[in-house]
Amino acid sequence: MIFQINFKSGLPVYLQLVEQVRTAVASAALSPGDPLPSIRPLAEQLRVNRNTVAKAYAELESQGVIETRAGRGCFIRENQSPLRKQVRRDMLVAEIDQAIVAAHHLQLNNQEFLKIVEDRLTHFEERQRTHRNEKDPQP
Amino acid sequence: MIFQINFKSGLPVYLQLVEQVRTAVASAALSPGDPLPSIRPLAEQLRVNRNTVAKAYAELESQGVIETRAGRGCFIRENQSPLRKQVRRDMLVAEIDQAIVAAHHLQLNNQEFLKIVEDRLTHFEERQRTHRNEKDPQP
Amino acid sequence: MIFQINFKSGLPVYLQLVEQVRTAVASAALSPGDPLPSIRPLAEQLRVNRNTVAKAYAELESQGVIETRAGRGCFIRENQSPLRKQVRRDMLVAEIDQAIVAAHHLQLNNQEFLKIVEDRLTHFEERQRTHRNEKDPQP
Amino acid sequence: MIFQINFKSGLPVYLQLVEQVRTAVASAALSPGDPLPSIRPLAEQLRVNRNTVAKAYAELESQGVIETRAGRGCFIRENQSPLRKQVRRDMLVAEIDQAIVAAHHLQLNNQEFLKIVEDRLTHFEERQRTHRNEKDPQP
DNA sequence: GTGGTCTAGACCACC
DNA sequence: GTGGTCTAGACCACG
Repeated sequence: MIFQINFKSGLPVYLQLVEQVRTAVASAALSPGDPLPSIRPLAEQLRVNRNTVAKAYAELESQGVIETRAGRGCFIRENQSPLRKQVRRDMLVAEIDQAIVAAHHLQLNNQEFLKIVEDRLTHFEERQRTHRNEKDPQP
Repeated sequence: MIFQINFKSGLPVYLQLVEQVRTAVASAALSPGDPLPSIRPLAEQLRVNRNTVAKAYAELESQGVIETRAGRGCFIRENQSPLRKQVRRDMLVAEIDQAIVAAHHLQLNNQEFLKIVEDRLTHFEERQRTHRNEKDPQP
Repeated sequence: MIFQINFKSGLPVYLQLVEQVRTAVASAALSPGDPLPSIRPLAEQLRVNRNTVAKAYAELESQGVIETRAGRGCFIRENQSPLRKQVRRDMLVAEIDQAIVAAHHLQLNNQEFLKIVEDRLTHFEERQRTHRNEKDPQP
Repeated sequence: MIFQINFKSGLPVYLQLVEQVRTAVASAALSPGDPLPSIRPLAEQLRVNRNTVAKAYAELESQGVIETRAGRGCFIRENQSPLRKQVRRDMLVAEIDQAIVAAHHLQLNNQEFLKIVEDRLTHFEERQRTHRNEKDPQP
């Protein structure tokens, strides 16, 4: 697992880490049960403080993405959102609205927007297939 | 001009505003000479402090994107070249990917995702029609 | 609002704070919209580090108990758990089981246990009434 | 002897064990001379490391609550006076209050709360009957 | 070795 | 003034 921090983006380092782990899970690069890198070595590698990585992991735990067992490490959890469906739907609407507004600012019309959405969904499906094959190769 | 603030993104509100104006200019959604919304109403609409909007506009002015004419408002400056379509498309991909990742963690499948995207596109179209009619009513 | 930290209990200071705010909300000593003490003065008063109080407030925010608005302060939120009912029920079962096991260790039988539960429910109802009357006195 | 570990309470596992044994002794649920469960099976049952259970027992021995006889196991020591009923009742109140506070935040009302309490009491009764029958089967 | 807590102090963003 | 982020370093708990 490779992480990449952009110190100039203005986005807090720990949130960049959170986002990258979430993306890795969504694209099956990390699957339930997989261990995350230990806090100390990762902090050294990224040249950030140990606490910054710990904060990212704590945030991921509170989001239910990972599970940490003291003295053993952090692991990807089964994806089982405990939220009510309507709440989950509302959260997704917020994300989608943001993308739609960006599309308007970028002068891309609905048809072009939908095309890109479909492309990206296909792209993620492809990545999921690839990662799953890597882990569980069919001879 | 539609603005959308994400209070939980970790990115400062004023930078989100700056980013959105720059994006709109970069894609010719806003053209040289176009006025920006005045500070007070925009601040009210976005539920942020007036100083925050003022700070965004000051930043945009220092970046040479807009110019403020005392007592008259803020306007897009000349010499802002719009980006090529491919570049704009790439900027949108980041936003869309974020929504797709969120959908995965919220356990909403591709079909549900596309359904919500279509719903929201329709919703925004409706909203735009309403706004246009308010400004330019058809008797 | 008065907080009391027990430095010898072994329970982390920040969790003691979290628990006390949660209890204050449950007994209506703090109601939706009420502000929490600011981080710095509270930290001084409790003789703990600013970050420790901040961590407690961050935990409360992630639990949905409070809402923090940068530059303005932290406020009690409307109680609207976004969790599915079954999940909420399961979480309560865990708490209740712990109390039942404690009762067994203390050699108190089911009848005595139920009696205490009813007493405490009445006690909380009474406290809620008292706090609500203090805030919204009926002449 | 029933033990219950709460992995999210913030309190170290071994101290939770110590507390539960002390409580059981204090209320005469365990009497002088009674054996404690052996370390290995208990560790397996609670899903914790053997060292953790061993540490709890070592702590209990240093507190004079139990004594370990090499090769034979751990036993409750003499001179452990059980607490008065009122004292035991007060100890339970803290646990119950915590469950009541949780119920409030989980938006489960008093009626639902009592229903779950009764369900769980029945559940534990059933479990105890089963355990007794396993040890002392009625032909 | 692992993660968790706490302190102390610096700097930033927002109102 | 408010809260948020990050660093640096100490100590503890757990396996």
